[in-house]
Amino acid sequence: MRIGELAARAGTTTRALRYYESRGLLAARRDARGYRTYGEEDLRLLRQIRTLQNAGFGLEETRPFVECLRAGHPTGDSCPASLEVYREKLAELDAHIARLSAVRELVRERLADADAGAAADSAPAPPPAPRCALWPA
Amino acid sequence: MRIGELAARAGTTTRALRYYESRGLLAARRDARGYRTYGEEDLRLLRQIRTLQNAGFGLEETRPFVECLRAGHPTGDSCPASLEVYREKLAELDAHIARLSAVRELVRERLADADAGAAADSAPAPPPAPRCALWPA
DNA sequence: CCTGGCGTTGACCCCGGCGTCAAGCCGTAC
DNA sequence: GTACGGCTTGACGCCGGGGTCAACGCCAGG
Repeated sequence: MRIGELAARAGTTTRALRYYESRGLLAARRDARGYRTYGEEDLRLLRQIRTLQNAGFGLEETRPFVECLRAGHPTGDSCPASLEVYREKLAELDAHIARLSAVRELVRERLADADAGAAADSAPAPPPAPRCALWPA
Repeated sequence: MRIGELAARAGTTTRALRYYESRGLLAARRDARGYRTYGEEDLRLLRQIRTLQNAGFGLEETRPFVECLRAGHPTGDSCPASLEVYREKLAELDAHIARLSAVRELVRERLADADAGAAADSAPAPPPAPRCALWPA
């Protein structure tokens, strides 16, 4: 299988594959003409990469999963290093979600205040005004 | 007040201020030497920008708030355009949070599966294996 | 023979929000 | 004088994950 076919079967592009190779993920063999050649196993590795990428993992974070598969394990997350990435990602997601949720709540409050102020037109004074650290103005 | 002082008082850098000016936010007057000169009002505008930036708004999204303040309104979000940005941001945050939460749940499941598989060593078969669209592998 | 389709490498472009020089001007303190 | 700190403009770097040329090689079909 050559690069175009692999890319098509994984739903990605040849450019991405060459990029992965340049980063040291997904090495390719070469045929007599210098063309990259891949096997079915490479499709598995590539699918693992794409799956994690779609889930928001960075390329470097997919490396343990790919190496795990190359080591012959049934799934990319059968190895301790992959599970460690999971744990880090989980913490990262929690922090990220918490932060976004806090912002979301603030925006929602500001919107609600504005709507209330527009309704009760004569008393548009901002009632409690609990400007927190994230929202000092 | 010159650029260095304003930057210090707003907790940012001169580089950022020049950048904002190049983007058409926060214009500055010039003194005889060509130095940028700012007033207290500019500090308010700048604080509004920084607050929104800290909350994850893009620079362009802060523009309605800044213009609202410059128009003499008591707060940056006293104008319809600002409220519209709030609404868009709210939807954006909801979508973003939902996506992150879905990923978080998947990662958590995979971790739990791995831990369970490590505990019950003789039966490490992935029980239900509900590989969803986001997580095909 | 020529065209078309695949492959190759190398190099620059994109996005946002600045950081980090470089070279030069201005005023002040020593 | 000269050294220093603050200001000016301009230009390039960075981060990730590739997109999009350019210029070329290789092979098959009509």
